[in-house]
Amino acid sequence: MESHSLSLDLTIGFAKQSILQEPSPPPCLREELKRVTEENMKLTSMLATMCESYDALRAQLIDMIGPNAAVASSEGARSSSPPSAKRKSAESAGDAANSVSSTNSCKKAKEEGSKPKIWKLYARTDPSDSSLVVRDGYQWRKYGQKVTRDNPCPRAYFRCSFAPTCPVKKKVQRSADDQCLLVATYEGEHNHNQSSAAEVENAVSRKTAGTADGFGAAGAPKTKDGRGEREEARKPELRERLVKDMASSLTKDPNFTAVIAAAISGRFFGISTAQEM
DNA sequence: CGCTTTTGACCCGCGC
DNA sequence: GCGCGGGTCAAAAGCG
Repeated sequence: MESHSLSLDLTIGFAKQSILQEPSPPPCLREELKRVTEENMKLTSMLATMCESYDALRAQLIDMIGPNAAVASSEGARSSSPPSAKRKSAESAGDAANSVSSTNSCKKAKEEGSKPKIWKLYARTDPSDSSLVVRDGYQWRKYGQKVTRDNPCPRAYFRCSFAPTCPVKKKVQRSADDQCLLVATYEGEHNHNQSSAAEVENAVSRKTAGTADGFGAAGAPKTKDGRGEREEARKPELRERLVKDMASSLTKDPNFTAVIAAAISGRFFGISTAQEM
């Protein structure tokens, strides 16, 4: 959401810029230009309002569920909560869309403190895309796949391959209810820095090129100890370029623009939509 | 050649 | 104790 708003904002900015750079448009276009500019201004302020609301809601959510819960993913993250319920029923990906479920057993929950953090991340994907890949900025190595009883879709098991000693694991499975929804369950904490911005950039460009795994384990450059080669590359210009890349890749996505348009029109113009955000 | 993915086998915990 | 099911291992295959 955050990045969606950001990219749309940027797009509006770029649009403004390109329109304003037109060399003295004919009078008939001036009115339209003025109208479009006003519309852009309006949209920008709407977005600012939406961002504020989002931040407020997010802060509330974090207050409610605690700092352990991760609210991430550019593709529509939801949340997690402290462990509850029995392991096998809680594991059901069927309740994923309703969020707030945990994977750990009661027993394990009691031992919490020494146990690794567990959280879930939900990502929307193209239903035709059969790969169980959730782009999260880390490098993962798949070590198993299993069809579980409560879900016909296979569950994939990944280890963090970014650093050899990293204890983090993740399980990825499609929701039984919504095949478009990937449920990634993370276990543990990374004992290294996240992939560098450069690698994120690689991921973005690879995604644009149509690669299935944006953070494919085979793709990123590595040093002997398995860390990213360009981990230090966090320069402002790189970030700026990264933001531009992300913005362009997002705005090229017709689904994204449709969702944003629906959201804006639904909220600000009273058009009711059944759009899921 | 080295690394990743695939996949069947095995291990282990849990419920009955 | 037994069976079931989830999680992991490891050999083979695939890929760049």
